[in-house]
Amino acid sequence: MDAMSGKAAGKSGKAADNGPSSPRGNGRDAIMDAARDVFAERGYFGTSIRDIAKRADMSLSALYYYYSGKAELFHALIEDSLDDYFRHCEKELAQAGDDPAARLAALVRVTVDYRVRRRVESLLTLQELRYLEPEYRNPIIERRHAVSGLFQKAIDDGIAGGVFRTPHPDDARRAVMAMCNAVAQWYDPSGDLGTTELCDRYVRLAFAMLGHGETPAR
Amino acid sequence: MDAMSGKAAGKSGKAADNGPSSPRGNGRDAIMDAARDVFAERGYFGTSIRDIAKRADMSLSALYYYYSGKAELFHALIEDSLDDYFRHCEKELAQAGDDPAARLAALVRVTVDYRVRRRVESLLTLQELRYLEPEYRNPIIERRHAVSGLFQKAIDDGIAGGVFRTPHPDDARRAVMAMCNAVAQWYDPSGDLGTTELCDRYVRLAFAMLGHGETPAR
DNA sequence: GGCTTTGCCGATCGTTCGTTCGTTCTGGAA
DNA sequence: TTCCAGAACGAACGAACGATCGGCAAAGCC
Repeated sequence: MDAMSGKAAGKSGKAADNGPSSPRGNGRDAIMDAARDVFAERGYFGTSIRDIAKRADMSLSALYYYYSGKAELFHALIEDSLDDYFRHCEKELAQAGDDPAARLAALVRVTVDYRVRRRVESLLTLQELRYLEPEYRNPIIERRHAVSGLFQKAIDDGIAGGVFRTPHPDDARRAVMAMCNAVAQWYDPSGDLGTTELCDRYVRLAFAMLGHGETPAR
Repeated sequence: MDAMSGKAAGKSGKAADNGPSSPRGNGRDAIMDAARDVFAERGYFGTSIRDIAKRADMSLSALYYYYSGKAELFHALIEDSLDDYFRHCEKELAQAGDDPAARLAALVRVTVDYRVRRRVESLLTLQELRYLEPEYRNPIIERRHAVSGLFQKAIDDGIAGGVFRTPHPDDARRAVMAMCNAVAQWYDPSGDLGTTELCDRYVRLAFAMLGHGETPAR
């Protein structure tokens, strides 16, 4: 629960007064949306804050009014999305109860669903986070490490309880997480494959790797 | 031949005291080695060719003597490594013969082994290739696509032959490849886990996902 | 000894980068 | 009406960027 805690704040302060589609007042969101697109296209170093400002139809200085710089803007983007992930994790894990298999299934489902719902931020976190300045990066890495711990515990508990059967729980965990994370790289939102079906398939693949339901005989 | 080649002995600072023997002639390799390191650390856009030249103990212009620019240098780096991968693929597939399971196992083994042997270039190809200019990038993407085809064919043939048993061969292929590729992200060359053992484990995981050896009964 | 090629250097070009600064506009509060 | 904080602007900063150029010492060939 340590690194799991985020800043569930969301929209803070700044009253909800905004008039009808006024050019003023929605600057923060406009910048964030533009940043998401441009960072996703060109990566952290490949993106100039001028590109972001241009995409948001604002001046370069407006960006500095809301964010202290490029790094903080990028950090805010992925932290927002990570908060979302952890919220869903906690909710689904609570519903799953104590059964290790149910918990592992919930983790797979939440992760795959998140990689689809927040595809762009997922790719940024998975591929560009390492270029962020350490003071921004390290706390995020810690939070991600907590997720590994959740997967690992579900697997280890499942093995202890006899419901999973694999000689190398660490490798299994890495394989399961890798396959879930990779969804962000190929999933096509305009395709036929729905999220629910996709999650079902990945739970089945994960269970297969973990030897779930195998006969203990040998 | 491989990563052993490098910046030899010449620790000479500036051009003045150049010893008679070594510093000449190994420029190309020195630049390539430096490029590998710096690109791996900072990514494509995050790396300046000045950094590379500095790391190689050469001038900026020397880099342009051997390569036409940043893009070509990066391209040469990953194409070199990709050639290596394909060579190993062809060799092991030839040894595997026609059996789909043997072919799939060979592909998993070759891929995992490659991700370990050429860890740095693997990460560059997997994460930074997309930032390379299209005229350099597209041919490489095509070659990588061919690998997907090899995995897919082995899986499909295995299903047709009754040796594999999965309702979603595409998802299985993506999962298998994702888990193999991810090895480059966590493998620690200084750790205890040897490559052979690692490959064995991943073949077993892949077979588990593909339902290899399951009883058809239900 | 002359001539050409190879391997590399320092200086510099024009551009773009992240960031800062001073200024202006607007909508309410006093 | 005055005042002010919030929101946004254009111009400019020094540094770093990728790329180009002319030059030059050593080595190889005749």
